[in-house]
Amino acid sequence: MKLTSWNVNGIRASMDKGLREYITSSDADIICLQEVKAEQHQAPLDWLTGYKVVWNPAAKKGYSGTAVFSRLPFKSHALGMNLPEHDNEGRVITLEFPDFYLVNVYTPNAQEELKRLPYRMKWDEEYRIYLERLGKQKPVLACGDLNVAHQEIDLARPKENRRNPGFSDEEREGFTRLIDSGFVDTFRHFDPSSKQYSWWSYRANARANNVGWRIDYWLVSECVKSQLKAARIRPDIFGSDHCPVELELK
DNA sequence: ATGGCCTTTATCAAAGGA
Repeated sequence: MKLTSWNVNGIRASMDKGLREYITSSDADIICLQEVKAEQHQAPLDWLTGYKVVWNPAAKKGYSGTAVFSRLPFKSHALGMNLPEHDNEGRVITLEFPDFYLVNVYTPNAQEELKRLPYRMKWDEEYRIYLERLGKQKPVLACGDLNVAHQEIDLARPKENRRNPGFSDEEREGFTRLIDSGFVDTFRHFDPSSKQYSWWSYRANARANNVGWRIDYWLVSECVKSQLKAARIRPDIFGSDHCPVELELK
């Protein structure tokens, strides 16, 4: 089984910059997108054949939003976490399959001056509890833009970004608590030491210089570890300021 | 502290991103 996750930074813009080509050639069974910045009817998907589409738009037009495409049949889906405070921005999609849950998330950014960090920390805790609950019922495969680089190895300039959104101590600790709740950072499982990034600023030629951050992840329940086949980051794929991250299971 | 760049909205400037 092949799965992929990509923050597309506006699906309408990414469509002709590499998204369509990547999806049609990826042979992925499940495709999870974040920051689609559109409602489903605004995104022409006639080229996408064989996949069921689940869409969770934000209430605010052109902002945030997630989507999942699956060619594997699933039993049901849910939008959000069933928490009114956290469900206005189209950030979570859950699909229930016979043998596992799939969760796609776009974690809120802490914003300049960390002005949204208090909200972000509430979100992190609710999301952790949400995954933990699902994990008690079935194995969980959880992907998305978690908007945090976990360790110093996960970004090119750790010292300079110490108090910046995405690398504050609080956000990093939030990620650690999520992992400690019984999840595996699959990329690090296979590759404990390499520096690979999934996001680069559009500014200052950051991508060409590989000055990036690893903020997009596939996390899986501990019990899935033995079924992991590969976890890849695809910096060779363009179309967004993020690149896709892939997971392959036996 | 600021700017660097890109997508989107409702413009022809501002917000948001991380």
